[in-house]
Amino acid sequence: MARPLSEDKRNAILLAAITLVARDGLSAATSQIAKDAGVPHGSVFTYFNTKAELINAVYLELRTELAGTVLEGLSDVENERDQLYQIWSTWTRWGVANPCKRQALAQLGASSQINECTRKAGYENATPVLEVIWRTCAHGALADTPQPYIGAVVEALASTTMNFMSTSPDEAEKICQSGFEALWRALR
Amino acid sequence: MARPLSEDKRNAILLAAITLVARDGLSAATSQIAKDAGVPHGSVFTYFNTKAELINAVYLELRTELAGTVLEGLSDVENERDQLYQIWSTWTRWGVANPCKRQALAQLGASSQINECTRKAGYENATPVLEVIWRTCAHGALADTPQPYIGAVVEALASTTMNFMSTSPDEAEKICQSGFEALWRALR
Amino acid sequence: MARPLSEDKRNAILLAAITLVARDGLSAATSQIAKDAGVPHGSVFTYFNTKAELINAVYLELRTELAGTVLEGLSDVENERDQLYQIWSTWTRWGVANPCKRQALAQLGASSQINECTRKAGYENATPVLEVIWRTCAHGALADTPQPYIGAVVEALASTTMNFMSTSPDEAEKICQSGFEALWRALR
Amino acid sequence: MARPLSEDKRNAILLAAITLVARDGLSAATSQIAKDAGVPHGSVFTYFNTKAELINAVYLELRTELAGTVLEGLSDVENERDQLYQIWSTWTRWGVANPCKRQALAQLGASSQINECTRKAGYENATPVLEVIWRTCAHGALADTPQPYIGAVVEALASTTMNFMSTSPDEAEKICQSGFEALWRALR
DNA sequence: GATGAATGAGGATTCATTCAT
DNA sequence: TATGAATGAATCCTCATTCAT
Repeated sequence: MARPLSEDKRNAILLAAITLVARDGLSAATSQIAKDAGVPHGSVFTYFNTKAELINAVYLELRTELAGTVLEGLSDVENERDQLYQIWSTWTRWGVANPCKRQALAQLGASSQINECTRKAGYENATPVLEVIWRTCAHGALADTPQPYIGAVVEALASTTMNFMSTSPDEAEKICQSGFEALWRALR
Repeated sequence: MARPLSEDKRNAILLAAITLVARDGLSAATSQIAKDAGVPHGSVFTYFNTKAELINAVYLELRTELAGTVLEGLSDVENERDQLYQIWSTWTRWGVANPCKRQALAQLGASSQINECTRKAGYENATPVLEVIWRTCAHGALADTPQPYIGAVVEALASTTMNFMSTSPDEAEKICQSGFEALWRALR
Repeated sequence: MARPLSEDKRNAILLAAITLVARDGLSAATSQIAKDAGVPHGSVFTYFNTKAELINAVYLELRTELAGTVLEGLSDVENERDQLYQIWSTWTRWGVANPCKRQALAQLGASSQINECTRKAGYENATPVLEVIWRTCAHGALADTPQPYIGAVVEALASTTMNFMSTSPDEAEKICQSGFEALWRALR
Repeated sequence: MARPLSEDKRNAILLAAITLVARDGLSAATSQIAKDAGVPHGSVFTYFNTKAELINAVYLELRTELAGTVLEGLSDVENERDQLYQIWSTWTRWGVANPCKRQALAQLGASSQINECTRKAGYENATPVLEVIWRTCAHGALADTPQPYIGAVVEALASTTMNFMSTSPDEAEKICQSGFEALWRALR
């Protein structure tokens, strides 16, 4: 039968995993995750068959949340630059507001534990965002490069920008603006 | 003065560590590193007090090698754009030619095991390169942002570019060129 | 509630630890303890978080057993000297009958691994015994000294006496008697 | 040829070993001892063939120093009680003044690493002291017990007393006096 | 399904002793 | 003889996963 499993428990595990992965990377222990989540250790493996599966789920969860957040603020703007700016702004503000999630995502993004399938699913969540980006650079310097490369460039820029915004809260706004300006010029 | 520490052994350990960190990240086992280096496990700790120290040494070694490589090709160009291009070109070619080193550097750069001191030492190796970069963007979009942020942006862009160049050897040259164009526009 | 911790396993570990600590002191290896106890190495750490915790448990276990043994034979005597003698006699006979336990206790008593909390708990087990002792010396040479000092003196004397009783079984009874006589005079 | 070895180095090693054994017991590392002594690690094994030999030497050194100290203050008293008191007083004051040495001696005394031969040599150093003790109890409660037992009893009492004197400096003098009174009564 | 004990391979690190220099 | 690097067995402890309850 489908799922008598508790969505709450699953979420608690994911949440605890995010925090611990942010701090400890992949070496975060499943037993610690369970403890922080307030569930028995065994339950981690009831909800996720293996640690790798949990890790992948964390990654996907974070990308989905990020994509959702960015998409939410997306719709009602016409102008292309404004559209991209809105994405950028929502994205980086999310990163500053959710340091654990941002860090966990950074750790996992670099890890070879995340399989291609998960990565792909993660990107697909953000399709509308990517389309804005691709449209933006349709005639720019990166016009003829593979779209995944462009996506990765934007992500790298966003990631770097969020880190520095977090590190220097006083200059966060300025960094965010400059970062966007650089992005715009790079793509356009 | 008894037997002096063997530079060869130290290098063998570093080299093995680079390869394994590229594959396994921080979870690379010291015993495996020792085995691959052809030295007894205990010797790893003769040359590096702790695994963290080894990891930091690997990071510094890689940054030093990269900086050295890039600096070597630097001197004889006048034009600012050409100068930056030379950096970019040498850098990304090094990354493609040394996939393990590039991957290890990427893994370690994201890790909290690398302490501030090591990072600083790593950056200082590349001072002349950074100066070219800063000069380039002195009047650009990033003019008023902290220099470390600019450095990180360039690095993120280079890192992403190298990865895709490696993944798609056929398009490597094109990706390299486009990446540079994006960089130039972003900074300028 | 899953499988409960097995009292049997815990005891097997404690027992093996006692024997090995008697022989090797604190350098008794947890892996050897596990082997002698017939449990996997990892289980030692299921029952005791750290070696130090195991060691403290061993100490407390031994003090508790000793106190229990001595207390058992305590109640029904009136005369103060007889009461003390009964304590002394039971105590030293226990020590001779349980050489490993006696030796383990001696090793651990001298060790700085046993924390104050454990020591205190150990003493509290023996409160009724200590009260007999303190009553005995209420007007003697040690009347005005701290009670813990008096307790330690009696213990030192008992410990020394047990050792020699074990070493010279033929003279054990004589040593026991003389030791008691010395104790009585010292306290009274 | 006898000893081109440096007496200074040997002493430095012994001294460092005393301090470390006081703190860490038998698990004091030879390399740390060497470091604290300011000599190369290898030299430890030039002066002492094995760690066990060093440990035994430390034990003997301490017993010799203690015996020497006590013997020094011994000669010129007539009265038996005064003689014993002088021993007691010098002994316990030495213990309070030299906490490391006292603790090291206590750790080593309980250890099975100290061989019978060393122990015997240690006792022989103190022969005149022991004779005073034996004379004292020639007609007392312990008259018919083995002399080594008597020696051990006195040592146990002294050891306990020193510990408490150190722990409670304010009451040290009182504890010392009471301890002596107890000793005198026990033996006499 | 829920729980948490059981497991044993594998982790980093230490150490006494040896031996090349 | 003096030095300190070399060695690898041994140490404590962790951990993902399984499975009895």
